[in-house]
Formats: sequence, C-alpha cells, structure tokens
Amino acid sequence: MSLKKDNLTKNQKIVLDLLKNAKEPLGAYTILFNTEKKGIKAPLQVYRALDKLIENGKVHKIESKNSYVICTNSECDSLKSTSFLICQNCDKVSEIKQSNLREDLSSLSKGSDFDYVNHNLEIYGICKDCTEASHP
Amino acid sequence: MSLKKDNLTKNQKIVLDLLKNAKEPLGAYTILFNTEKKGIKAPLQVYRALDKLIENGKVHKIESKNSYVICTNSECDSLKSTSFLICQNCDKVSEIKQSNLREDLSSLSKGSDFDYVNHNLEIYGICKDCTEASHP
DNA sequence: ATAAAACTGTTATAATATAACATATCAATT
DNA sequence: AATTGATATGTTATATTATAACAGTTTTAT
Repeated sequence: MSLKKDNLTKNQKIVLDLLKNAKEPLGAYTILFNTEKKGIKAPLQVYRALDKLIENGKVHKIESKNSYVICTNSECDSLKSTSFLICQNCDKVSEIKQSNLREDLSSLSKGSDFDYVNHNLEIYGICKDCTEASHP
Repeated sequence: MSLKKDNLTKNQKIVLDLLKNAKEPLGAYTILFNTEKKGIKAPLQVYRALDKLIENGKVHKIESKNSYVICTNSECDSLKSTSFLICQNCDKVSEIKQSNLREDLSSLSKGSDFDYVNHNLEIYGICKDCTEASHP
C-alpha cells in the first residue's frame, strides 16, 4: 500500500499560504520578504517551492508580470494550460475555466499545421469591481 | 506640411534588422552582443530601441521567454494584442492573425464581467517542420 | 532661428532567476 | 528497524534581465 505523496513540504506550504491570502500576483522577492519571519531566507528557497507548486498545478506564473498566483481551478494538476483575466487598474487576476478554450485553440493551431500542446493566455482589461467603482 | 515621423532611428534600425534575420526570438543581451560591431554598446540602447519598436508594433515580446521577435502582421501598429504559436522543439515562433480571436476573447471576457482591452496568447506545441522531420 | 521633444551615450544599479555543493529528511522497500 | 534512493533544505555565489539618473545631441515643429 503505497500512497503517492501529495503532501506539501514546509517551504511549499509557507509559500502557498502566502499566495492564498494575496489579493494580486506576488513576485518571488515579495514572497521572500514576506516569509522571512517564517524561516525562508534565500531566493532559491522561494523559487524551488514555486517550481514544485507550479509543477503540480497549485500555482501559476503570470508571465507578463513575472509574478505568481494561486490556482483557482481544479484541473490544473493535469492540464498545463492557463488563461487569466488581469485587471489593469487593480492588478487582480482571475483564472478562466479551460473548458472550450483548449479545444478552440487546438483547432485554431491545427489550421496553421501546428500541433497544440498547451497555452498561456493573459487578457488585460478592467474588472467588474473597477468598472463599477468608476460609475458611482 | 508636417509629416508624422515614422522613420526609425539608427539604433532602432540596427535592432530591427537583426530581428528580421533571426530564426527564433532573441533575448535583449543576445541582441546586444550581435550588434556591438554596429555600434551598440550598452543594454539600455537595446532596451530603448526595443521599447519604441514594440510601441509602434514592429516588434513583440514573447513574455514566457523574455525575448523578442519581429512582427509579421500588418495591424499590430494599432492593435496591442498578440498571439503566437511557439514550437517547443525548434523555438520558432509564428504570429497568428488576430481577426476573430480578439472578438472571441472579448466576448469570453464579457462572460466574466470583464472589460477586454487586449491580450497576449502564447500557444506551445510542435510546428509543421518539426512534425515532418520526425516522420521521415 | 529657436524651443520642445525625442534620441543617444554612459555609468551604475535594481530586479529576477539559477548554479553548485554539502547536508538533511522522507518514504518505500528489505 | 535499517538501508537506500529520491527529494527537500540551507547557503553562498553568480547569471540574466531590466531600469535609473544625468549629460549631451539630434530632430521636428513652429
């Protein structure tokens, strides 16, 4: 009876906890500064934790911001594709459900004789909250 | 009679020329090393040229690679959205025509009460050439 | 001609990320 | 329980990517 280990290590938990409570994507060094009191002392510790968390789909990197967010989907441990709505005003990021998108992009790729594997989509705009705030 | 200047400056031309001939996206420091004989001596000169070229849509940044490619579309001076097919095998990048994609993503965003402005899409997979090369 | 704006050159430094290596912990068998 | 192989940690140093600040020059529009 051999359970595949899915538990997180100490550093991974510390980093994940911080990201859970974050309102916007955090950079690696922001994570570092905010976890020093918990014992994380060097960039590598952060990057290694992030690598693993990304690998198993619990965290995603926002490439255009070099920063990191917690995953809010369920399938991200298996699918390596990601899609985000990023508010230009408040920096809040929300993750889009993959559902049709993957197939749409896969067939789009096929149209260019390109064999789709995965994708990263970052949509910029204004989130609901910020739109409402500007129409008081 | 005041012509809106659209001509490129010396450094911008040097950087653009290099990118024109590149087979894959180039990093800023690769650009620097390959333009030193033409007179570019410091990172800032590269980054400033890139900034302007990106601003007027002649060059795009591949965010997931921190590197830069020449634009192969025509509308990119006005639209700030970008979509790429990136080969995981040979690193070649090809740009996707925006046409329907913008509207599709705009309405997708609307479904989440998100006001679409622009996007960046990076699709990873295997290009035609590499697929054919592996089926000899 | 002149003033404002844009571009250049240069030095220094910030921000993001990885290499290398020694040690420690975990987890699946013996 | 002891062993072993894989995975995680701690630490120092360094690589890679990108920007700040400032002085001087060229371009463009009046």
